[in-house]
Amino acid sequence: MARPRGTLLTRERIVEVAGALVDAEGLEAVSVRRLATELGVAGPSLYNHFPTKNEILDAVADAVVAQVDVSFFATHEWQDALRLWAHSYRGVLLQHPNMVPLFATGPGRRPAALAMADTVYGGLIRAGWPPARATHIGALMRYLVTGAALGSFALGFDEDPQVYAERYPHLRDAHLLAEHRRSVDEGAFTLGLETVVTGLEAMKNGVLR
Amino acid sequence: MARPRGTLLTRERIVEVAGALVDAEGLEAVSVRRLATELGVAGPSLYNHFPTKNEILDAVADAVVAQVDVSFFATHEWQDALRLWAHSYRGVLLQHPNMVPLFATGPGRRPAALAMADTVYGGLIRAGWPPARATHIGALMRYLVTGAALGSFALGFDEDPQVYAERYPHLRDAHLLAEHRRSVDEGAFTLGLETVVTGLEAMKNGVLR
DNA sequence: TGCTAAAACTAGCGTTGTAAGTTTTCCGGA
DNA sequence: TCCGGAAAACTTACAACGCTAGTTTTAGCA
Repeated sequence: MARPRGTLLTRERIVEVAGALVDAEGLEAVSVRRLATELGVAGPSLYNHFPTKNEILDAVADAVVAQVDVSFFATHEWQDALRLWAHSYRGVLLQHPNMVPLFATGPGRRPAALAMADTVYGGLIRAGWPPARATHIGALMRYLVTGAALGSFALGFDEDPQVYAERYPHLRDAHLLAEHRRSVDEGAFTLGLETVVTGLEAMKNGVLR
Repeated sequence: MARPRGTLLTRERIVEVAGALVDAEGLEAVSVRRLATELGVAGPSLYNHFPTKNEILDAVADAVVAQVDVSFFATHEWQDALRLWAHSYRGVLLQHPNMVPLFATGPGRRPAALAMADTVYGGLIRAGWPPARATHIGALMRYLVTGAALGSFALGFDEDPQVYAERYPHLRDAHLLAEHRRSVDEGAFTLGLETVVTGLEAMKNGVLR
């Protein structure tokens, strides 16, 4: 085949199929040839649309971040906006556990991540936070959410808790059981979110510092 | 060469050289052959000591985590212990920015990470925290530190801030300048650490919830 | 002293990301 | 309306990758 009648590939379609493949079979299942096959196309054709495989995966990560709901900053007080945004953010990341390593780099080159940061920053400024603090708060929330998603207790454990029980005396309790780990993640995240927002509220009212 | 007189390789030496290579040239510079060359040895010899390349990198990450100082839980009140530990933890991660993606998975299979979690948990229990809460606090601190290291504002940005200034109106301020990004990271992390510890203190004294 | 396991080797397999060059189709301008 | 160049697919191919298999020599233990 030379150039086909209709266009077979678009950046959107590539990103969509790549994302589905990551979700279904994990990051290491995505090779250029495999992805191309999935798209009904020969390997190197993808390079007509993306300069490199990494940029495809960056685009996949960015498309996921784009699903995060930041509308709350237009409709709610900053405290609730932060809470709702953080939960939306975390929820989106949790839906794509296989993509976790893709978020392990700063937001620098991902448009949607930057657009999100921009919106959050704007909302905080409108709420009366000084610019420096607003930046800190935005970054801090990002740390919390991505840290919670990336360092999830629920991921990367051996099946058999017996192994750990013997070696780590204090961890011997029920907290390592698989079904409890999700609730640990949930509890730790909520604990962090609430203490942070409450602390910020106190700070804004001049109670702290 | 068949089996040499003295042992050429040990797990320790492999991990040490691999770590140095990651620090010096980044993760993608580490191939089995390259690492072996660095060790004065032919490629597949490494497989006499590690079953897989990934396990080598896991060991590298674990060796780094092992440098974190958790001694504070034996000598300080839990509040200060948390603070000092968190700063030590973050400091260690910041010394190895190229390893960031290695920490993008849970602590599950890394002995040093689990040992650290165990110590922290034990310290919190001794301080009177209920088991469930102690687990949450330990996980939360880990989120904060790894999130701050992984999602660092200082990493992964284009050199030229001009690019961003045009596209993201609210971010147009000085906060994107390279030299400021480090201080953003620092400020955001400290903000998070202090609000969390303060919030926990209030919670423990029954002021909250 | 002799046997087994360890630790290095060499050779090579299948796959990877990507470069190069080719062919055909589409589209905008003379 | 025709034509030329860009676009989008193709095929071929390369160097490097992780890892396996099988071999050889040494070291340590019975």
